[in-house]
Amino acid sequence: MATATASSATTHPMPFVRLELALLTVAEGALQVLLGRRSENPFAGRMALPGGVLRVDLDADLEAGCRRVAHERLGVELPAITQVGAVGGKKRDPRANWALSVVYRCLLPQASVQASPGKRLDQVRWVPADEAAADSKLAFDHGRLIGAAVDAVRLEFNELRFPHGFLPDVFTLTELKETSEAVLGRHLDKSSFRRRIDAAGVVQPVDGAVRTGANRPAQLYELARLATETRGM
Amino acid sequence: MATATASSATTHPMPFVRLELALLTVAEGALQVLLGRRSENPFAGRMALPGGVLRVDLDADLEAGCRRVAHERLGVELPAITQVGAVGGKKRDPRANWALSVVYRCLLPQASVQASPGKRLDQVRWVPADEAAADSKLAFDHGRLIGAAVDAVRLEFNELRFPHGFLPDVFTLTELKETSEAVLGRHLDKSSFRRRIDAAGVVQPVDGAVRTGANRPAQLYELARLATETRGM
DNA sequence: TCAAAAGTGTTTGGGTTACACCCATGG
DNA sequence: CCATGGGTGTAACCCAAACACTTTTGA
Repeated sequence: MATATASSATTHPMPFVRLELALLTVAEGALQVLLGRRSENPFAGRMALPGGVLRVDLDADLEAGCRRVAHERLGVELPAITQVGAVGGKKRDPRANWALSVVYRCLLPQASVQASPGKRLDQVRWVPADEAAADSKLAFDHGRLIGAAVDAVRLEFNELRFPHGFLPDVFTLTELKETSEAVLGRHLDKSSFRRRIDAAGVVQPVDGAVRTGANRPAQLYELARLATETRGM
Repeated sequence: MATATASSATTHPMPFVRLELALLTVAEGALQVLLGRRSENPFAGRMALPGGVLRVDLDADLEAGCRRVAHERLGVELPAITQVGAVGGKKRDPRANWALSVVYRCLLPQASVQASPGKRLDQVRWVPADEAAADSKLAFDHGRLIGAAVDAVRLEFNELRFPHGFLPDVFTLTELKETSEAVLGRHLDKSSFRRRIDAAGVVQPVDGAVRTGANRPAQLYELARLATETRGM
C-alpha cells in the first residue's frame, strides 16, 4: 500500500480469493474438525474444509465474509473467530489462474452444527482433528491448514485463553478441565489446573449457582470478560 | 474452495490484493522496523511499511511476490520470511473498493538495506519497532501490523528459534545472547542462556573456529539445520 | 600482572506435577 | 453410611535467574 497508484487497482488482474473455515469442536474426548465431501471437481469425492468465495459486494471485511459463508453453507452463527493465515499461488486451485485462500478457525459447540449436506458439500461431518491434519488425501492443501489451526487452538488452551461462545455460559472447573484435556490431548492435574486458572483470573464464580448431583455440589463459573491484548490479526 | 464453480472465478469481482513487508533488524540495542515516508496520497507524508501489488502474472505464490516486491522497491534479497497474516475490508484503502493485504515479516542484517529512497517512498529508514507499533500516525493500519510482527518475532526468540539469514554465518554465544536481548528488550542471564541453547540443540560449534581479541578466545557457532516442524503458514 | 571477555558451578525461588487427603451431597 | 465427584494441602521436581567464580588471551 505504500506504492500503488489508483490505476494499480484496476490495471492488474487480481487473484481468485476464497475463505476457508476450520470449525472445531470437542466430541468423544478429542478435538474434531468439520469436513465435507466434495461433490464436484476438482477433488470430487475428497474431504475438504467448508468455504466460499469472498464477495466484495456483500462482505464488509474478512471476518464478516466468514460469518456469511458459515451462515449460507452451514446455517451456523459463528462465535469468536480467529485467523489462521493466508495461502496463495498459481497452482493451488485448478479452477483459477491464481488462487488465494484466507483461513479462519472457530471453536463451537457440537450441537450448533447439524451435519446436513450443504450446497456443493455432501456428508458434512466431524472428523478427529489430528487424523484430518495427517490425512494426505484431503482436497487442496487443507491437511496443512487444519494442522495450523489445531496448533493455534492448543497454544491458546495451554495459555488458558478460552474462546467465548464455545463453552456453555456457566460450567464447573472440572468441565473446563475435561474440555482442555480433550483439546490438548493430554491429562491435566486437577489441583494444578485449579490453581493456574484462578491465578490467571480467566473465570469468575457465579455467586449463587451450583451444579448438584449425587455428590458435593460444584461451583459454577463464567468466563471473565478480560482484555486479552493479543496482537494478532 | 469446497463450493465454487469455475464460473465463480470470473463472475465475482475480486479485491485489490497487496503485499506488505515488515522488515526488521537489530540496531542500537533494539529491534527496528523499516519504514518509508509516503510521497503520494492517500496518507501522503505519513510513514508506512514498504509493499506492493500482488502480480498474478509474475508471482508464483505469496512468498515469491514478497521477494519480488523487496527486490523491486528496496533492492534486497530476503532470507527466511514468515507470514504475519492477512487484513482486508471495504474501508482499508481509499484507492480501492475492497483492499486485502497479506503481511510478511523478515529479519535481516541492517547492512543489507541501503536506506535509499524508493519509487513512491522517500526517506526509507529504520525506526525502533516498539515506537512504530505504538505510533497512531502511521498510514493505514500499519501500526497494528507492526505490533503483530514484533510479537511473533519475540515469541520465536523466546523459544530459541532463530531465523536463518539474519545472523552472520558464524557467531559467538555472547553475540547470540546480545542479539536476543535486543530483540526481546530485556536482560538475559549468560549462564542460563548457554544452558538453554545447548539443551535445545539449535547451534553447533564450528570445530576449529574461534574469535580472538584482548581476552580469552570465543568458540564460534553456526545455526543447526533442524526440522523446525512449525505448522504455520 | 592487569583488563576484558569466555565459560562454569552452585544456590535459590517460582511454578507445575503427582498424589493423598478431606468435604458435601444423593441414594 | 457409602459411593461419587468437588475441592484442598503437601512434597517432589524441573527449570531458569542470580551471581560468584575460574579460565584464557592481549597488552
